[in-house]
Amino acid sequence: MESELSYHKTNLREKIITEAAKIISEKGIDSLSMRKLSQTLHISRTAAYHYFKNKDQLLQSVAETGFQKLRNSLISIKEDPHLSTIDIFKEIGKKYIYFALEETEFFRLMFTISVKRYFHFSEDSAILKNFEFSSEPAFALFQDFFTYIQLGKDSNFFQSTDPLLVANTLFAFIHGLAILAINNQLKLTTSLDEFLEQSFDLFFSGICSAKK
Amino acid sequence: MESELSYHKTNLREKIITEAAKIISEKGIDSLSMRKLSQTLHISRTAAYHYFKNKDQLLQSVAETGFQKLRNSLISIKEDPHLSTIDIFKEIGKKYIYFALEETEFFRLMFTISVKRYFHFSEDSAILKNFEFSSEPAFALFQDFFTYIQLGKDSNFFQSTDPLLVANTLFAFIHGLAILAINNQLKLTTSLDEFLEQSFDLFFSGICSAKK
DNA sequence: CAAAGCAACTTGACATTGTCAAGTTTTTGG
DNA sequence: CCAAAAACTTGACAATGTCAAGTTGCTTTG
Repeated sequence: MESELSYHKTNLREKIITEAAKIISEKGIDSLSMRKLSQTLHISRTAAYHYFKNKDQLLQSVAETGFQKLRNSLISIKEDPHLSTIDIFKEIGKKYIYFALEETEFFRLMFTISVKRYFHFSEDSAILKNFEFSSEPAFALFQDFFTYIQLGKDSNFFQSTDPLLVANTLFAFIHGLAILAINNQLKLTTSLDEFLEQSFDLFFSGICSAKK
Repeated sequence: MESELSYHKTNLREKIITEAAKIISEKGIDSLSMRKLSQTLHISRTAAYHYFKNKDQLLQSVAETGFQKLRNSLISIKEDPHLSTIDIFKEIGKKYIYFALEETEFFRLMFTISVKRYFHFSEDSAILKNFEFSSEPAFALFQDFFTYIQLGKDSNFFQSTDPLLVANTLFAFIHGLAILAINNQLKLTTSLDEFLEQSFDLFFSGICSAKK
């Protein structure tokens, strides 16, 4: 029988991740400590260490659920049949940015902790070791972008012949907007939605009137 | 007389900021503690608290020096007379991104701590209070972008009639590239420099062949 | 020129935190 | 049923941020 007093809990690993995610989302990442987390779960201070090597590894796992959530919300878009190619990309961008705004703490975590693991500071310099984007959940997200773009590519929607170039460029733009939006570092004169619409149009149609 | 043993130091505030910046830059933000910082400066643990309310406020000040450094490196570009408008923007973008790559820890700090101050977590929700971008050193950076763009605008370089829209869009793109670059989340098949060249071209000329 | 007051620091103290090592309890496979 | 492994707990420790209460040195005023 499972109860708050029982010794063994079922699915404790998942419960830890879920509760950590809840705390981060509600009170911010700085409010998450291993000890307080254990208290709300009615387990001992170090119980989580049976499932995660350390706090960073837990955060890593929490971040992964974030990527899944984000991907799920993006995947739903392509289901909609009466959207033009350009509208699809606009929708993707907006969903991405609104996710960042609604799950700000989560979003920040996703793009810091998922990177940390791969960097190691030696005595006096930062060393990049064995970085493999493709093993990352973030890469699945990138893959989604890439797939969408290949669809657009098939219908001759994109200028460039290189879908990878387009994917990187588009991803950078959307991610940049998201970051600036959550930092409140966009200088807006209209509503965010209106701005995004205009900014996307500018992005897709080309910002510059001079030709090479 | 100033010495390591003297009670009163001259310019201690600046020395604290400089040393903190050095530690962050060399060993990463996680390695910076108020106590170790004091040790290397040969002051007591809490001496810094005379100049900074808390650690965050110190980091805030450190971040500001980062923005100044970045701005200085960007400002040097417009001096160069034989650069076309498009080349100027490419150079700005590259300098921005290479700054992020060279001063990664610093760059991350700049775009997290400068924001933190304005957010406050109440019991169950995040509240944005009195956010005023214009008082931020980050805004000076944005102003630089804006000024450059107005120059381009005067020479009919940009499509849009709204320079603010262009500034936000361009800023987002460049910042997004910088973040993905330092996160190693760009999927590159060429050198970074080559990729950036292509990505900028794509960005300026327009990513999409369909017209509205 | 002494006293007073303020600025610039130090020392002591405390709560919080991450995490290791060593134990205890429960489950499970033979 | 029993041993071994899995799932947890307790105790302990060092590191950290930071407050409160001192101490030291400089400066200004009576």
